[in-house]
Parts: sequence; structure tokens; C-alpha cells
Amino acid sequence: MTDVNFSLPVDRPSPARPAPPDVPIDMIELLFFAYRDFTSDPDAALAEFGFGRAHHRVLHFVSRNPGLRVTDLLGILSITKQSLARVLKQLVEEDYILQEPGPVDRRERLLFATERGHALALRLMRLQAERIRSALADLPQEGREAARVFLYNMIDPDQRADVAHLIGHRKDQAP
Amino acid sequence: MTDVNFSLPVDRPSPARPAPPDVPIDMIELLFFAYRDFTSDPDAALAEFGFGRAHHRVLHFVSRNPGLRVTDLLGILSITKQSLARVLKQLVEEDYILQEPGPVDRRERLLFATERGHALALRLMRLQAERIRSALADLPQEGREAARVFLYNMIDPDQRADVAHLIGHRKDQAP
DNA sequence: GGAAATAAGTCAATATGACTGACGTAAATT
DNA sequence: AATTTACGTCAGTCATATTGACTTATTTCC
Repeated sequence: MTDVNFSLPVDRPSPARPAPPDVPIDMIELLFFAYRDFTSDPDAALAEFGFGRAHHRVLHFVSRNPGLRVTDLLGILSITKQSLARVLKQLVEEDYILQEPGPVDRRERLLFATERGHALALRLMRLQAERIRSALADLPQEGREAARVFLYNMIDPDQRADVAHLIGHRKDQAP
Repeated sequence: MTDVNFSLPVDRPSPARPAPPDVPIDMIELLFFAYRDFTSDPDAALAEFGFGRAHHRVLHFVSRNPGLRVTDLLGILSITKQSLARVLKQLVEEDYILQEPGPVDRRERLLFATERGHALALRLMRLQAERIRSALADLPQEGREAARVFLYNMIDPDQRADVAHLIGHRKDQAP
């Protein structure tokens, strides 16, 4: 057989399908890749402790908001009580978080990070902070603010006030 | 009983613990909330089809990059072959994706979205596009570019070239 | 004071998305 | 001919999440 290769020129991966011009695909994909790598640093550190991403989120928000209630945490994380239960239990058992009955409403169990808890939370925060710092380094001050406004506006409108309150800004529109 | 309440003023959740001034906690938390809500729209739509977030990611990148190889996809998603297998199999069985042997190297199985596949991918993209559009709406053109640069710089430096190539810009630094 | 609502915990069953390690097959490369 | 590569697959496991039902304590409402 002559076996001459008449197949089309190799151009793999082939060009992306034309997308509707009004769809900001670059931003969709950049958000995916940015978040993928944003979570990779703490994930690696957490593995040492036998913890996962879920533990990180719980520990972070409790550390940042001492006295948080379980219900608040469920709202913040958008997960169910059962999903939280195991993770929280582990963090309490291993002395990263402690629970205290609410001084006013004793049905509540307020959550606090222990010293260990704060220390781990801070370590993880620093990893993420470093990545963010270098990502913002190139940008002028207005650019940094634009990035913050963009992220803030990505949040569901009816959740923005809660988030702003949690983060410490009390504005209706991001700063 | 007199039952007068002498407990401290209710100010729950109590103020956040002071953080080191060099840690951009607002950005860390905003990224979490932004991504949480960014994924919530497609998640809801996918539930109708019995698909999850993993299916979305696979379908999206195949739809955008027809002829993608399995290996490429593993690199993009940062997952293992075994994790991909079940999800990809379902998408092939339900006629959203089809596989073809590579015309040059017949060991390869190139991935293509079917019409159904493109249609679903586009539907999901539009959901995310709408959220992004409104998040960028307030910003001046330089602000939008700043947001893009920020996301791009959040990616691991050694991955940026691949991502830029995939997205369609071939610059070393984000545009 | 009694009923209803709320905060939290718990049990059981299940789904999804990910992992490791080992092995097989076909095709390409050396 | 031997090795490497691309892909698929089997088996087992783990982490994170789900739903639904039920219990307990406590507060609030009438």
C-alpha cells in the first residue's frame, strides 16, 4: 500500500468554537483557574493535619468571627447542618474550635477558635494572602479597587449586605 | 423572680479578631463568596440533567476546545484519569460528547461536543456570563481590565502560558 | 401557663467527586 | 524488538456533600 497520509493538517487542539460575542468566556475561565490555584496552597498544608477544604472554611470564618453561631456558619458556607457536623466535631475534638452556650440565649452554641485554631487559620491565610498580594502587585490602586468591586458584585445581590457586614464594610455597594 | 437581664449587650457575631495588617482578608473572603455564587447558577441547571459540577467543567472545556485530548483535559482540570473517567463516560453515553481516534496518532481519543453538548454548554455559559456582565457593569474599561489581570495573576506562574494559550491570548502577561 | 417556634445535635442512607495503585491494550517512538 | 505513550479499566478508599426524620433544650408567643 502506498500509505500516503492525506489526513488534514495536525492542528490539535483545534481552534475554539466561536462564542457569542456577548459572552465573556475569558473571565469565566480565568475565574475557574484562579480559584483552582487559590485553593491549592492551603489544601496542601491542610493535608498534613488530615484536614480538608471544608475544615479550612469552617476554621477561617470562626477564627475571623469569634462567637459565630452554627446557623450563621451554615448560611455563610451554604451547606447543610449535617455536612457541617462531622467537620466541626473534628475541629472541636482536636482543639481548634470550642463551643460555648450563648450568654443570652442558651440554646445557641457560640463558636470560638482556640489558640491552636487561630494559629492554623493564620498560617493558611498567609498562604492565600501571598498569592493575592503578588496578583495585585502590578495593579495601580484603582485597579485593586476594581478587582474588589468585581468580586463583590459577583455575589448574589441579596447576600451582599450580609457579606459586607461580615467582612467589615457596611456599604451597600462595594468600596 | 425579678429576672432582670444583666447580661452584656447582645452584639453577636462579635467583632472580628484583628488581623495582621498585611493580610488582605477582604479579598480572601470575597473570592470565596464570589466563587460560591458563581457556581451556584450552573449547579442548579445541571441538577435537572442529573449532572454535577464535574460534568460542567468537562463539557465546557471540550465544547470550547473541540478535539481536546484526554491528557489535556486532565491537566486543565488538575484531576486524575480515574476521576475523569466516570464523568466523561456519562457524557459520552448520554450523547453530549463524542470521541474520535486521532487522525495522526490513533492512540489518542479526541473529544468533541455534540450539538446537544454545545447547546448545554452554551446555556450554562450564558448563566455565568450574565453574572459577570452585571459584576463588570459598574466598572470603567480600565477596571474591567484590572479584574482580568488580577484573576490571571492568581494563576500559578508556570501555568499561565498554558491558560493564556487555551483562552486565546498568547501573551506572557495578561492583556 | 401551655403551645409553637427555634437552635442545635443526631441517625441513617445516599450521591458525588476525588484519590491511589495496579494492570491491560494499542500504537508510536527509539 | 524494546520501550514509551495514550488511554481505559478494575478495585478499593476517602472527603464532602445531600435528604429526611427525630430528639432535646430553650425561648417566644398567645
